[in-house]
Amino acid sequence: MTRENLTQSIEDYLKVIYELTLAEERATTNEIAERMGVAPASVTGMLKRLSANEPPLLKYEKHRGVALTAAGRQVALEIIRHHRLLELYLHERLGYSWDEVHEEADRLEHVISEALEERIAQELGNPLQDPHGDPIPTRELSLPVHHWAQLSDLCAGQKAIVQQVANENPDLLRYLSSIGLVLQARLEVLEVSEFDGNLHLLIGDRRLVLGPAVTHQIFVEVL
Amino acid sequence: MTRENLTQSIEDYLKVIYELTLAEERATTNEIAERMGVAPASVTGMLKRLSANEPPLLKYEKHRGVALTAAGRQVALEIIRHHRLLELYLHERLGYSWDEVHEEADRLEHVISEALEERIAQELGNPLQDPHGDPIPTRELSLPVHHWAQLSDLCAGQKAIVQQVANENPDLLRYLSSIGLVLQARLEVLEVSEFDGNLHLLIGDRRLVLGPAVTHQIFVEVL
DNA sequence: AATAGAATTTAGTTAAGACTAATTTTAATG
DNA sequence: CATTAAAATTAGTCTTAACTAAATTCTATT
Repeated sequence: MTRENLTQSIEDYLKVIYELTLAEERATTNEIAERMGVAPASVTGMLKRLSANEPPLLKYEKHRGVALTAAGRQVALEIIRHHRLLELYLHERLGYSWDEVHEEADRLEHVISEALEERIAQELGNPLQDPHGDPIPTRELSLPVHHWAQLSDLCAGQKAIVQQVANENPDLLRYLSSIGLVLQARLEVLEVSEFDGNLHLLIGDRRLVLGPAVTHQIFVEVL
Repeated sequence: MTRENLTQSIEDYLKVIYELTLAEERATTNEIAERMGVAPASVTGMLKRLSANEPPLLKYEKHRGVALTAAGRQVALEIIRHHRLLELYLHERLGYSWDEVHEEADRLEHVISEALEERIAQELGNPLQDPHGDPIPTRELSLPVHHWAQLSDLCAGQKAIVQQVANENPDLLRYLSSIGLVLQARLEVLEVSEFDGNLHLLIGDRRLVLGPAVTHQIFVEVL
């Protein structure tokens, strides 16, 4: 719809800004630059262009960061829908593991037509989660909201089922698979280390310890 | 392999030049410009760059057109393999008709990894023909050579089976489907018009007439 | 309130890859 | 073999999206 004339680069900026503004109200130039692997000065230039676009895709005020406009959010969600549908398709139909899907989907997301998006969605039965448990925006671009707990918030004795791993790092994902921490895995918190926030977990019959850098990014359904 | 650093645009030039040099020894600037939908001056610039590349992708002499080097042909065949595998995949697994596959594959061909190429090929059983009957280069980039006849060369009374339609025009392809002229269709030449080269054909129980502009691009196995 | 240091923006450059207009080369014809 | 039309090339411009270096603005702290 709103997505003609947009370059891959623009789509990437919007996607990154969308992700950054989930946590904070506005995204800063330096944050964006770091995520995109680009110099801050390049980001400033792009922010100006996108906020001067008709319709504006960003609300930008010098020195105070940016937020998406409705039009910008629309585009970002469209790309995220492409990305997550592709990830799931690669996983379900072409034998990709959850650590391999991200990189491939990152390139494909910009070039598939709406028609292909739709056929993939149909083929997969209009799924709601990608292989990492991330929610897939619907055709109307609404996002199902989950009320899952951060694994890092659990207390000793609680049991839970893994629902989402919000990190695309292939090495981490491979490691998690190797210890049995995959979607729908059942786990129990044995102990919470007071000072470093480490969690001692039982997964299957394996005991292991995970630090907060990791447990912050894992979401679970508490039983 | 040789395909790092190459932009989509470069890949498109090489593909077009490959196709043009199937018919003639060398491709001319204007031919390339027309196929690419680009001004001739733009082509000259690109030809210079690609022939100055290390390794050179083109043999280019001012005013006498270009041919691919071995390296250039390698790249072109790699892209064509992507394109045709994607066309077949879209057709077989995602419900695309033969007139819809080309446009989508034209964008996807530049971004799929070698890993995805390989999985698609495996999933399809290392196929040798795309939905139009065009040969798919093998993993080693060799092309199966067929000894099919041009439909335009047949004489009255001959019977044949359609093997290839070397034209991507969606309107033509839809028309051909509508008259039953699809891959593996059986047909008989009833009559050849002497002056205009029109062919009167029997396909199924339908009689129809096709001009040489079309019958030149259809290849058949004579029975 | 002054100021150091961090964050951001400005200014100016670069490379691709397109364009147009003008020029040059080649090929065909009388 | 001179002329001309077609084909190709050159020259110069534009846009996108990056870069570096320099300048500016903000923020936190004394």
